Amino acid sequence: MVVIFEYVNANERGKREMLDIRVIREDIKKVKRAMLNRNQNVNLDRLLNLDRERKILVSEIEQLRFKRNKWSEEVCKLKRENKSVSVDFVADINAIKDKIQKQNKRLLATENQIEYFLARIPNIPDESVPIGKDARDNKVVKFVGDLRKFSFKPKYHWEIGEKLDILDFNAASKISGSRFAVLKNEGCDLERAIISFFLDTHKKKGYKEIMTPYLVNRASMRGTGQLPNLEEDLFKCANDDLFLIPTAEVPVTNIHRDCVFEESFLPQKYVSYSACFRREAGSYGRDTKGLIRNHQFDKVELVKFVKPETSDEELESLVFDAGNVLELLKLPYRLVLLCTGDIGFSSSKTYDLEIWLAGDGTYREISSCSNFKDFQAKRMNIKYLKDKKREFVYTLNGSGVAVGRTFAAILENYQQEDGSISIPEVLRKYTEFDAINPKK
RNA sequence: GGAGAAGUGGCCGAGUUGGUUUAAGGCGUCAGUCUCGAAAACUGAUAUAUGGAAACCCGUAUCGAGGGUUCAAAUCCCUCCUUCUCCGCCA
Repeated sequence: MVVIFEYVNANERGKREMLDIRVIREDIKKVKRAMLNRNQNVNLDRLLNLDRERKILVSEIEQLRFKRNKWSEEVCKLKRENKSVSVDFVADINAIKDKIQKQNKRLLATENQIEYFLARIPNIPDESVPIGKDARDNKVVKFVGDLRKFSFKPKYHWEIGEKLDILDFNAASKISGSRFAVLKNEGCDLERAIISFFLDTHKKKGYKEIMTPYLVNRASMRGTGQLPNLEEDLFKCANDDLFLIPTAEVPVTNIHRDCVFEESFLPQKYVSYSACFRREAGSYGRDTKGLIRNHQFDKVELVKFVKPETSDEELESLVFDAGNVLELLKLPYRLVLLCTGDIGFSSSKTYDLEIWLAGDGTYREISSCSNFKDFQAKRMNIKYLKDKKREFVYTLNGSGVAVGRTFAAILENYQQEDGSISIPEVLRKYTEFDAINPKK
């Protein structure tokens, strides 16, 4: 690894700024427009006032400290020359000390408020992102693959899975609750086959496989932008201030938190399989059946660290790599460019890949590929050396792709009239069977 | 879980009776001299962030993190984090 060193600078760590406040200072109109397009209500004028207040306080405190340091040197000299220090002199220094302390308290309060604001300001959408209110304003870019014509009425994947005895939702709800799945028999083989197929395919394209913990600390969640806004959607450990990861994006991207790379290290591409955990708060009653919106699901994630000037192409190739596995599986999908009102908090531009579910008759998100630009890098303090200067890297990630939903799509798109499932060609070397047949 | 040790610049490593240390020294890196070129040798430079300044430069902060004591903290006190060693438990 060409990481040249890790930061140990307390100052930077403490004053890490989210969306760089300079952007807001210098181009307030742009930021205001961006927030409007995102339907976000942030009081940016208040933030700017706080920023001005902070600047004044800092310079005041620095001047006071300068004075104190000088006087302190005086004391040192006098002592060395064995001269006594006058009581008045000490009193004067103490007065300065009090002043510093007082202003410091004000500064701390101001900085806390600024940090509170900044941590909650989402990324600025890219120019190419369509302006829109919600998912209905997303743009379908293209359809890939042909929808199969059925000679019978296709079933839902949970019906097929339970009948084949490869899915068991009753067992899952008994041991854990709703929104969980138990895989059985060939279902387990299929799940592992999908995972292996995804990993192998992406590794051939230069992604490095990495396996990371499923529990991460608060700093990691802040780094990729899950915190502070999305805490409600995370599973949290009661005694340890640790969170279950909602995606491998979190641990994988945070691997390089507080790092500076040589330029030659970029682009750096990772592929990681992990289980993912989401509370799905606020989605009660939606997609309660099957594998679509579970609290725990498997996913293969792609993460990239790149130079800023290449990030547009890197997003396109990320989308291509994600779509590629679906095409190899011969699963039809459509590519959607999310509008300003629908992109995630940290993202600047996002494409969703939506898989066709024949039984359900709908397209469902199976991958979300985003360019975060320097938004996450600023939160995580990830830089690279460009002409000996430190610049923030750009980060991107996307599912490559969600395993559970792929499982569901295979069941619904590859189902046969007799209730069996034919296994997609590319998976057969992993499953070592061609079909899953009903038990007798 | 119990007991102990440690955390200093890109790396190694001094400094812990508080104040000429603006963090010694070495390695590495960069530039120069030398050379056809390189190595070696020699000379010099070499942390980060931030504020002011066109620039020279000046200020502030940072020795794992956060507090405290003091005129003054790498150094003393408290809390936390991480790593290592031993014991216990455990797949």
